[in-house]
Amino acid sequence: MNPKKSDADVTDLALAFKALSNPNRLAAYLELLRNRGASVKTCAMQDLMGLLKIGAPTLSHHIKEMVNAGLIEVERDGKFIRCQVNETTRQRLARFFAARTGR
Amino acid sequence: MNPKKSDADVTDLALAFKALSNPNRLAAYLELLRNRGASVKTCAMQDLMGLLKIGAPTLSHHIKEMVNAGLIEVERDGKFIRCQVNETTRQRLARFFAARTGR
DNA sequence: TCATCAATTCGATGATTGTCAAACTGACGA
DNA sequence: TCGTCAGTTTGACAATCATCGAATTGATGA
Repeated sequence: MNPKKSDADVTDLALAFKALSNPNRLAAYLELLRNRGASVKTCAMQDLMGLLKIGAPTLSHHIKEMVNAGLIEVERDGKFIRCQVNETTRQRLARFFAARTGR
Repeated sequence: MNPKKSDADVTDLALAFKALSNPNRLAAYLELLRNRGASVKTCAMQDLMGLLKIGAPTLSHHIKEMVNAGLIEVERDGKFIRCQVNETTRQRLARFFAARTGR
């Protein structure tokens, strides 16, 4: 009955790292990182399926997990989906590994 | 038979993230991050066992996995071990999440 | 309306993981 | 030398995971 306030943070971070621990998910996330800021940030499932030699059901599952971990955001566009990196989480992760000078 | 040069990187990163995906390992790593640069960077297994409600065999296993993932380094000191963050990997992970401005 | 296409859901399966208790190793101090 | 203490190894087991094929949903265009 005594969850320190940092426990939630650790749990969240662990979830994000778990999502990145699978090579296929990591490759997908990396692709989205690369597309970040590009004008054409279209990443439908099919784009990612080109990279990863896995079936659609599996990729769909992976995407859901990355959304759930707060790593990416998904937008519907008719038949398609559009994925992009969640900037808030990205920055949080960057801060986690940053040198703790001062703080 | 065509592993692109970036494949090894992705595999390595995935290994590091997998190591951080377990809440207990993540908490241990976080503790080592905090101790980074402190003059007394002593982190023996017992120090970590105070934080994590797990047994010695489990922690030993986790430490081995973090070493294997390149996240930390372990030094022997008689009966004790001394753990610390692997700076090279830490920086690599920081760069991974850094905004890709220019590069 | 109907066939097609992108994506999702479901159910199953083999593989990996986290944890423990018990036994072991090696260093230390009495 | 012997008991103790820090950490490791081993073997086991339940839980979680990655992936697949099959069936489903919902949008699109003919």
